[in-house]
Amino acid sequence: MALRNTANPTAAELEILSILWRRGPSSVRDVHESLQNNRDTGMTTTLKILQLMIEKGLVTRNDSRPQIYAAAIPQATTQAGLLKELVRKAFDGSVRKLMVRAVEDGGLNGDELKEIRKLINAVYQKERGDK
Amino acid sequence: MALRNTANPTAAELEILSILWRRGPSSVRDVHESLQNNRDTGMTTTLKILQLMIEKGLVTRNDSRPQIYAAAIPQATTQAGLLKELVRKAFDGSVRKLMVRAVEDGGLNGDELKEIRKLINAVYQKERGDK
DNA sequence: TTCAATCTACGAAAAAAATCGTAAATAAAT
DNA sequence: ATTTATTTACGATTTTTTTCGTAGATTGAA
Repeated sequence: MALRNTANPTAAELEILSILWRRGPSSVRDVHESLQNNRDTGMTTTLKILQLMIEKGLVTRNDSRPQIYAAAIPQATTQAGLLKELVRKAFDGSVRKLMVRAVEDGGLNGDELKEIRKLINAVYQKERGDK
Repeated sequence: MALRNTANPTAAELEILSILWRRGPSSVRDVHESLQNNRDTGMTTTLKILQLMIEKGLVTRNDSRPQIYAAAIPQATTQAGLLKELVRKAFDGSVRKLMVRAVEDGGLNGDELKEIRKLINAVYQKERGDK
């Protein structure tokens, strides 16, 4: 059985996961072709990484369709893990500091700022309610 | 002369930069001792990474005090670069998506939420003014 | 069924990053 | 000035990640 994996995916693994999240379950060929937008590697490279990802429990293969690979971990979970790692390593463990940097340097437009403000208000209300 | 460096620092380099940002200019010994809170490596390892960082232009040595190393790039710049990379690789290039995840999973308390909302309002006003 | 095309397994090489050991250079102490 | 301790240079090794080549398996067409 695959080990539980607490470590975040590597760069190449993340790139493949992103494709699987966007496309849904896909063949090696499809994943590989999407990858070629960014890089220029052989098909066996893509396959090899997928095989390693199976061992790590990052992707699965359906027994009835063995040539189709699917992401085994949710995008939101992975995003949260990567975010947490970045906060720890580059923002002194403070999500607040990261948010400040993102707001100041992120180039968000007015609508986006309003959307986030709305979300903050919602979380804030929930926070007050829980207390 | 050191090449301009567009790539983000590696994990070990970032850890050393964080120490230098926090402590200010420091000796190898000091950096190394701070590092031992997290890892258990030899002193020459720390030195070697610092030497590589000099070549990359990430740290500098003062000629009059050659044994003192200082960060050569600002923390804010590095944070912005790492944030941008994460957004590109894990959030479909959308800062907004990253912010949403951070607000929802970040475990921010009420005061922090208020602070960020305030910051958003300020940026929003500025945005409207510039338009 | 047979042959051609495609897909898969897997060892190994290449590349990137981190670690260390030894010896030379420098600084400090006596 | 000599000796001792500390710092530095740097090649080499180890570890992690990425890449590839080849051979075997599977699928699909004729």
